[in-house]
Amino acid sequence: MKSELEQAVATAVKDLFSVDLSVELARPDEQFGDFATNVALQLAKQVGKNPREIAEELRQQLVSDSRLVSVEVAGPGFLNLKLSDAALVAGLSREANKPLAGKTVLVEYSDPNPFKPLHAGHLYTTLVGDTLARLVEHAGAKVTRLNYGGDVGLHVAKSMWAIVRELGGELPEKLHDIAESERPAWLGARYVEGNNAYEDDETAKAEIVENNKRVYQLQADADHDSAFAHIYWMCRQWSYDYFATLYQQLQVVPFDRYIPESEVTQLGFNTVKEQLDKGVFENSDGAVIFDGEKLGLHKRVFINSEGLPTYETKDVGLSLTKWQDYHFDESIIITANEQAQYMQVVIAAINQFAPEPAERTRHLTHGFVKLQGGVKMSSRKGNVITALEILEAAREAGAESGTNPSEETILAAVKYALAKNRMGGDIIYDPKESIALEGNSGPYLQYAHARARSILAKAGQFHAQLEDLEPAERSLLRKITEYNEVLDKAVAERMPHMICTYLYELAQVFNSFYEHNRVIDDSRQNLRLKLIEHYADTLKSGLELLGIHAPDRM
RNA sequence: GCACCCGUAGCUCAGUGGAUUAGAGCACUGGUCUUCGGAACCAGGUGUCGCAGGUUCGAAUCCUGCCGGGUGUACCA
Repeated sequence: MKSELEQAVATAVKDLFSVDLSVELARPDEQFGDFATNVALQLAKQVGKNPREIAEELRQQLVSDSRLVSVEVAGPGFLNLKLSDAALVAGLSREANKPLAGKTVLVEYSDPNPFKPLHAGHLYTTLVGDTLARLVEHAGAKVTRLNYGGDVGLHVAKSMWAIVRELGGELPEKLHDIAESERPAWLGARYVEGNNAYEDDETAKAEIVENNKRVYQLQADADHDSAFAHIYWMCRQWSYDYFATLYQQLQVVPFDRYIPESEVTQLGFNTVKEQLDKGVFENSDGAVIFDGEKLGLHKRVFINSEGLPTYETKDVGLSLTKWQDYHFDESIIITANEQAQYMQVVIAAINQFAPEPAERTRHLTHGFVKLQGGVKMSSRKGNVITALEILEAAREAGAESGTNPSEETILAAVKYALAKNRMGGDIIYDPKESIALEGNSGPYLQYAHARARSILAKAGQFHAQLEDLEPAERSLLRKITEYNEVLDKAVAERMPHMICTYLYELAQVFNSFYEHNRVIDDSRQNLRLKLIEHYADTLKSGLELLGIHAPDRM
């Protein structure tokens, strides 16, 4: 309905003033109407008339539109449009818009590294990525969910160093002594040790640098026989198992593909070598670099002076692999914002020799996830908050609240609390608030949905036409019809949090309606039940985009 | 130093060119109804929209400078 009306206003502008204008209707406060436009103000200078006069001319033309019951000029020259009930109802029955129909979109998120714990930031990208992928899919795109992680590189070398030390030598059989449930924590502790040793101990540092080469070598040789390789592959598998368990627990849509760094390293390495000859990269102090400073960015090392590829080069390989395998229209990558400027350099470098994938790549970043009242995270000290600790905090808050929330409600609490923030800044996660049954929380919305379903179940079968609406009924319907507009905007801006803001407002409008209007055993029962059904369906649809189950009973 | 992100109510956040009162939640105060699931509803805000300029008919929103916080700034990811 919105786009049709925008078209109608644009046509009126064209007819009256011979100006082509792309009209954007806004949602004003309900008392002013259903839609509003400021075109008269925009046109004033160009047309050379007072904006109120322009608005008045437009009003006279638009008022004959059968979809509108009133058109008013307000303030300095705004036009407020009010829809007829029939037009409002028509907006309801429409299919979801498919702005991305026919597009192939890759979404890369989560990106945990084997040998390291999955921390709160990974939890956030995992969940927000899951939501974004669902949203883009809902908008009609063919979506491929990708997960990428560093199974080679210095961090692995650090872990391997500490693992071997802990085992008392390259003794893979000793790994069997570690209970399955303890493996993630055990590996996490080794990473911290390796990292500290690298910073504090010169001998250890030299050994770690050597380990780094050995890990690349065992990948290149497909070595599955040496003791060192046995340890490597087994611990890598432990990490993968642990990630898989966690994803299952989070009930996210399974990834279509997991790409280990080792899989794209060679392509990246060869490409950088090739482009070095063509002058895209240059030699500097024994390393191969891209001089981003010429573009106002940073210089970054792609192949280090040991002759090993860095993360940059692997990202080149990843980008080209994605392009070769999917020929995407858009490739979305979600990472922490500490990688924002890094990624600009990598994309700028790729743009020199493969402009298509570079231009179609969109990097979205997010801040840290912190616990309310918690200490600042530091990976060096090993006191990062892990994904499991966030879930555990929610569980504890649930237990303390005395409401005995189900595992599904705990998930809803965490997912909603993270999703409701605009992506970009740091997030303060408050477990108590997230699990609370009142306020802007996941459990509140789950309850709102269950309550509506319960009313419908109690009423049984009914048939109704939505017509001759009372003001309160109309307000609820108006809010429900905003849903598709919200989704369009959330997709266009790749901002899933808009769904949360809307769903909460929707629930508030409903609760207010329900408080003041009898439904069952009222003369308007069936019509109101119909509205409630639309409301519940909308709520459920929105929650599902957020990966939150909307049970009929709680 | 330079670059990027952020700064909105006591706290956590929406709002990122529009208007008649800058909005929610939490917390706090009072009230409603002999509950259609009260996990509700209604009422209660003197907020320097970090500060100062500028652009605009119109700025929390855009531009410039400054202040404060975070992140990055060549061989980590």
